[in-house]
Parts: sequence; structure tokens; C-alpha cells
Amino acid sequence: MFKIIKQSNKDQGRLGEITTNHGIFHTPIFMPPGTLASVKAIGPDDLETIGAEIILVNALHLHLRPGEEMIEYLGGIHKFMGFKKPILSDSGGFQAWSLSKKGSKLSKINDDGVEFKSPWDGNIHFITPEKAIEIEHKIGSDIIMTFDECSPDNSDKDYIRQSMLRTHRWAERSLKEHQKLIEQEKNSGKKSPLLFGIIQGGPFLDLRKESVKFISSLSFDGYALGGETIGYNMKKTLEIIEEIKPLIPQDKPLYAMGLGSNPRDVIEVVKRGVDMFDCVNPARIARHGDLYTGKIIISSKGVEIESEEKEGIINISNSRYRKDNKPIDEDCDCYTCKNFSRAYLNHLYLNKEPLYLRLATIHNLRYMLRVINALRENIKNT
RNA sequence: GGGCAGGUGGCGGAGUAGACAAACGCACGAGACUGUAAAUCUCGCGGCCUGACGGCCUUCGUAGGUGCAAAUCCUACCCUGCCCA
Repeated sequence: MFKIIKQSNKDQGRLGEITTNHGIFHTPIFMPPGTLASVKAIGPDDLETIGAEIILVNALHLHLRPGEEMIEYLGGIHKFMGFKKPILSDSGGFQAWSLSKKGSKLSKINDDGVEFKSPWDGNIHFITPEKAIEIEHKIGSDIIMTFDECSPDNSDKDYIRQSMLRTHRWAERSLKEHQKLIEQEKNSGKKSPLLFGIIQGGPFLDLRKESVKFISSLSFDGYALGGETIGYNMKKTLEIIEEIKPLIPQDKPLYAMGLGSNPRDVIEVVKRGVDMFDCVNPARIARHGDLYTGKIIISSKGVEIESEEKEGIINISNSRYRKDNKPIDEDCDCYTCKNFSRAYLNHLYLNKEPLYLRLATIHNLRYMLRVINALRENIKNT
């Protein structure tokens, strides 16, 4: 399933490939989230063009709408959304946290599972680890995630530890259910997905180590770092990765969940041996006007991004782009940069033209994947 | 020529004597977003001073007037829309 093609001799970076029911994808990889069976604003043809090798969907969202039975009836998630390449499904563990914050009480956690109130119709749904795994199998995704509790970055250690222990119990339950379903699928000739376990522990290094020890004692096909901290608090994230990387089975892929808001974060993390990541931000901030720009350079120091803009981002809604006839990024090979100016994108954005969303999303995702290509190239050359 | 309605910030539009630099919306300016409740949300938006609280000045067609106090009342004029000649 996971094969390491080349290990960098400079750092922890490595090239690999993962074989799934829907073909092979290469690592390191950025996976665009398409939560509701759609990468917002773009279609499978665009995904193909920008070079997306694998995307994400979310089991909880698809359970609420249109329902896993419906997707199964319609021929599985790939056929349903017209995407032929690998698809990873998240379990809904993230929503246990995200739907409970901001004072909204759309989710409630107890040891058995999580009660979700659908943001769409207010209906109550109770998801257990077993249920999440069942949904993910029914949907037909290639890689599935255990049901976990995404721990907050700013919470007291005692709560985070309790939450981590719960995630551990849920990991065991998820795995057990997974193995049960694999048996059933074997008998019916259906192909089974790979299952990744999720490590928690918040921002605390000792808890993270404890979590790695437990989760990697279970036989998962890959391991993931979860929690609000990952990707959000980059300084802590890098510390955590450095701490836990040696403790994870080296022949298994490592996935940093929710990481990749800025291409610079991806560079740091690949260096430290992370193989997979995803983040809603490249697409979301694109829709909100923020676009990546800057030269991607490979040198003896590795991959770097050179840009005069703050964080390598411009906000296309700003008045200073009204007359700017340059593409978003001069070096970019995406459809948007090849054909349209900043001025045109500014015009589309200001007038809320739907085309803006597609062009902006294509660019940011392609930019991210161009950074990935540079990172692969860099490892290849070491 | 007569009748009626009306003229408020870039636009639309509240307010009809004191709590008005003036609701709300749009436009505009800026910011946020991290396993997607997100084509969303937040802030600013007459001028000047202040880090902020706040303070000062100038504004509701124009010019006068009444009154402690006027975008709000009175008078004249200008302009716009509709109706009648």
C-alpha cells in the first residue's frame, strides 16, 4: 500500500506512493478538501488539470446529505461525484469540535459518541465510532479515518488528556468495526478501504508521545496528526512532528490533518517527514479574495518561496489591483494565470461573478500543487 | 398658469423640534479565515485631534425668521415628479 521511493539524505523528507482501490497517488501530497462531495467551485476536469491526485470528502456531511445509503445506491462516491482518482474520507471527528464552538451547541460529546444537530435542518444524529466507519465503508472511499475528537488548542491539559484517551478508545472501536466490515466485504467481493488512525494530545508534547505510542500499537495503514493545534499553531506543530516522527512506524504514511493554509507551512512539514496533508484554506481564502503569489525556488537550501507580498498572498479585492494587468503569479502555469489579469479577477470579485470562484480556486490549488512538485523535485535531487 | 407630492451623507432611504454626524441597505476601504454551518464573517466609512475614552468643527435644496434648542416650525425663492389647464 505505502512504498517509499526515496528518502532524502538531507532531512526527513521522502518520496512515496500509496496504492488504493482507485489507483496510486504520490507523496508528499496536498489533498484538496471536497467535504460535501464537491471541491467548491471547481469540477473533476479542473482537478485533473491542476494535477490533484487525491481529494477529501466528509462522512458526517455525506451522512446528513444525501446519506451513505443513497451514495451506495448511486454507485459509490467516485461515480456519484465523477472523480475517478483516490478519495479519502474524514470521519466527522473534526465537526465534534467545530460544531461545538462559537457558542453554538450543534454537537455534544460523550464516551459513546457525538450527538450532532444538523446545521441544515436541526435534526439530531448520533454518531459513534462504529457508525462513522460504517458510513465511510458504504460511501466507498479509498482511505478512511477513525472517529476521533478533535482537541482544542487552548484548553486545560486535563481535558485534553481525557479527550485523547477517549480518542484512543474510539480508535480501537473504529479498528474493530473496520475489521468486521472487511470480513463481510471479502465475502461479497467488495474492495475494502485503508484505515488511518488519528493521534491527539493537543499542544502537549508528552501527551502527543503517549498518543503516538498507543495509536501506533494498533495496526493502521497510516497515521494522522489531529487536533486544532496541527496547522493552526505552526510553531507547536513543528515541535510535535519532530517529537513524534521517530516514534511512528517509518513504513507507514504520516498525515497532518488540516495543515496547509500557507504553502510555506507545507515546505516546513515535508522536510520533517510528513507525507500527506489537507486544508480548506487554499480554496476558502481564494473564494474570499486571497491568492498565493511568489517565486518557488529550489536551491541547495531546499524549497523556498520568494515574494514581496506579506505571506506571499495578495487580496484581489484591494483597489490597487484594479488596473493591474499582470497575472496573479508570473510563473504560474494554471489556467487562470495563463489567461487572465489581476484587474479582471478584481472586476469579477467586486461584481460577485461566479466565474471568479472557479478561477481563484484553480489558482490557489494549483499553486499549492506546484509547491508540492518542487518539494518532490527537491527530494529527488538529494 | 393651477393642484398634489417631494428635495437628507457617493447612491437608495429612515428621521418630522432636544437622546442627530444622522437608523438600515448598497457602494467603497481594510482585515479575518487552518480534517468547510464559510461565494462567509468582522471592522471602518463628513472633517480635524487622540493609542483609546473622548473632544472640537462643518453638514439634511438656497436665503431669512421663530425659539433656550431646528434636518424637523414659519416666509420667500430654486429644483424634481405626477395630475389638471
